[in-house]
Amino acid sequence: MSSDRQPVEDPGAAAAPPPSGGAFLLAQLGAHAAGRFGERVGELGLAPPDVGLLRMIALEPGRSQRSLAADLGVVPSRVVALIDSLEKKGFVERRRSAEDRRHHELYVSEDGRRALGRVREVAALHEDDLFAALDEEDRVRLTALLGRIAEQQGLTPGVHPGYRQLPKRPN
Amino acid sequence: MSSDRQPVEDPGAAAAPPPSGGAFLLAQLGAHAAGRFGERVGELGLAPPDVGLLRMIALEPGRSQRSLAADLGVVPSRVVALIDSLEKKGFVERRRSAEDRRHHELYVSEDGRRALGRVREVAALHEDDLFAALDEEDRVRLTALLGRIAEQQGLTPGVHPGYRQLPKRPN
DNA sequence: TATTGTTATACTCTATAACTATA
DNA sequence: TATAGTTATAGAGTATAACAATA
Repeated sequence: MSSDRQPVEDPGAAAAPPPSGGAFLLAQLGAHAAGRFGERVGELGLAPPDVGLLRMIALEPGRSQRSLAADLGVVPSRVVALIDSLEKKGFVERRRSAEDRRHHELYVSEDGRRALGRVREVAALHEDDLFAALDEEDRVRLTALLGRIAEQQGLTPGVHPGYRQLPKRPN
Repeated sequence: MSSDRQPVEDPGAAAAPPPSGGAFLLAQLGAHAAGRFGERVGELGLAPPDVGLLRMIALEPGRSQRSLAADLGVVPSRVVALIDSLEKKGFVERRRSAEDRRHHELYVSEDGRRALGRVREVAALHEDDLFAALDEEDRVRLTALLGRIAEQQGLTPGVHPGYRQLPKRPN
């Protein structure tokens, strides 16, 4: 470190205290959690968005790409790419609907089901590592507090906001 | 409990329960918080990374791009682009160092300082909205719990992990 | 020769718009 | 004409590598 970095009387400190509020902590920890989870499922050959999609399809087999796009708040062409990747890995199948041949019904394959099983294990490990600082009681308290916020903020359970595009501002 | 359950098929429900753990909630809420904050500061003409940079420079005026890159965990060329944008907006100044003419010393301009003031206001509003579901006591509890996790996880105070690149997995 | 900052380039993510097949 | 999915294309973000100035 440059030992003599101006004997400043720090005019900035007053103007820009480090963000210490709970909102920043929440964003910081959330990004950290998402990043660590991504690394772990990456070792299973899955990207984080893959995991969410896979789960949604497993939960409601046969659903269409359109409905996924709507639930995720994402444009249909994006789902094409996402499903392409999942299909190439052999985790989901597209089947042309018999009733309306415009639709693709989506199904999780046997491999996909196995992958989801491993994801579940990894998620448990992840949570345990992430909350290592807290005992069981505090974990319950924290989850309850977060749950109340999520509900009040109107978040869709199980849907990570990372899918949908942020409104872009001119730079 | 299930006295006479219909022979439901739904093989997926058992295989893929919606993620309900605290880790997912944390990631979900963190992304939500970051997104909302981004919208708000966007109205001030700042992107979220701008805010962090501006704060770091204000806190330690005269620091170099190299040192910022190290603290953020990003490559130096990225800092070039980030500072370019901030300089173009008139929020920071690059000054060629007299002692070592390879360095650019970074300073927050008067406009930048004003912007930081507005950011502080916006951040307070943001936090208040985000935690609307909680009373003051619960907010303190939550922040304490998050702080313990952040410390145990080794997060650098005030540095959002969103700056640094996630290790990419082959897809 | 090593270091700071910069430019050139490429790759990923994600959107918009145009297009095909089906209804 | 309207809808599901796809392809083509563009823009933002971010990295790697080569480079110029300075030490």
